[in-house]
Amino acid sequence: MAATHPVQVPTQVKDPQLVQRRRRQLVDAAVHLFIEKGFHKTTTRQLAKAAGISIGSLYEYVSCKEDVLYLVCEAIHAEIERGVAEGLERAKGGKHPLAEVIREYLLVCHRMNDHVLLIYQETQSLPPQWCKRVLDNEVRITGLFTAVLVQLMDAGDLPRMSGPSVDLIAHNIAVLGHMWTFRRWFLARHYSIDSYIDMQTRAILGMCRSPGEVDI
Amino acid sequence: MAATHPVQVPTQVKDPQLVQRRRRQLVDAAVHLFIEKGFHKTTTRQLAKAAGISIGSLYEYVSCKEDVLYLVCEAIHAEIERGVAEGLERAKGGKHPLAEVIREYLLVCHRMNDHVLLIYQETQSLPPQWCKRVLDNEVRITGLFTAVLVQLMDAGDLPRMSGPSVDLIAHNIAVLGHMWTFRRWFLARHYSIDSYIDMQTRAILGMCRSPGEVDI
DNA sequence: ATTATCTATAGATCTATAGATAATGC
DNA sequence: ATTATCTATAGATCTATAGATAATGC
Repeated sequence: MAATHPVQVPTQVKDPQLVQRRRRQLVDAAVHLFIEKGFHKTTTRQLAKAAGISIGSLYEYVSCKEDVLYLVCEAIHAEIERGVAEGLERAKGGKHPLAEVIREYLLVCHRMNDHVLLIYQETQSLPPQWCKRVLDNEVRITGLFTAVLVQLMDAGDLPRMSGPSVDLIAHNIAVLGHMWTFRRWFLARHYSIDSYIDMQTRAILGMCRSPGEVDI
Repeated sequence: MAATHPVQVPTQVKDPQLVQRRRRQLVDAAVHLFIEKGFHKTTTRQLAKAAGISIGSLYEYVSCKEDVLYLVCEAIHAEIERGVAEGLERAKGGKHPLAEVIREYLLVCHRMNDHVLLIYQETQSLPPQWCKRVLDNEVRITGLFTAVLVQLMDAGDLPRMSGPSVDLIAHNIAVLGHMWTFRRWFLARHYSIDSYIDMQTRAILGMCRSPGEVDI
């Protein structure tokens, strides 16, 4: 099989540090524009202007507008993952590690409200190979929850559940965090983030039961 | 306060039946185009052509491209709501009504996979007043679940829970249905719709517990 | 006369590049 | 000499409308 798709966003500029710096400028500007106007209604000129470079320069650092969106999505996922990983550290050794992790994660979603929403709305606008990578990020973050669940299960702090059950609960945790962002137009009017965390924590703990405990 | 925004999509055509017919043509064509290419990458000419009318006629039945998206979203929500309402009928008097409703709802989401996804991705592209109405639809559908939960609680078939708890569980049900569509790139590879329904039903039943039953 | 439909296009973008210019390092 | 940056614009769209034409009903 021949090398087909680039695995990195291509650039004409040789100096890697410069590339990194300019792309950070670009991403910082783009995040806000995309959140405010959406990807399609943001023009490349607006992107260049907000980043403080010319339209010509912009195309030295990315090959097309979609590349900018990809860089933005990567940056957002990196920050989310960092937030969750930090939360995980803090949760370890706590009294109720699962509740702690959920709390830290939901706080990350709360803090990155607009960013999470942006990923939901614009991932589809990415070219297939970038899209795949963004979804991989999503899977990797979900995997952090799986790991916690398995660890607690092995330690006897959670009932025994099948592999698929644990995986699905991990996805549920991930999505209930996102839900705070994509239903905030309703939820924020009826719940504070603290009460949301409280109630969703109970809900998730309720999901963790061995098959025998439930009768359908 | 003066009459501000139109509450109906405006049209130049007098015959209401004709309007309905042409708009149905338009919606049927648009759903597929929007799902395939997204709203922004679908042109008004493609819409007109797929609907079998001229671009000039199109603008007799809607005032702008966004109106078409709104009509599409309304049609999708109407079909989902009908599906859920039918499922609700069928569930009444069953052995485990909540599990039945969940099952019927998840099957609707499964059947309308692409449509649910479309709403998630493009609602943001609507003008504010249309956006609000689409979100209202979402709330109304969620309310169907609230009603079932309250009914079962009153009948003593579910533990007593606070109002906000019940509301949140209803939202969770709604979102876990959508999750099957917006995470299908992962879920469909690991779960059949039947096993998904099974496991999520257990998860949701697990959420329904009186405060005393859980310790955090 | 009124209503519905069509064709042709005005007018307004927007992306991406070509080619010129400035800055840097040997 | 090489690298980075800029300006100016080619080229390609795309939305929405004006104005002409056809169909309908009195």
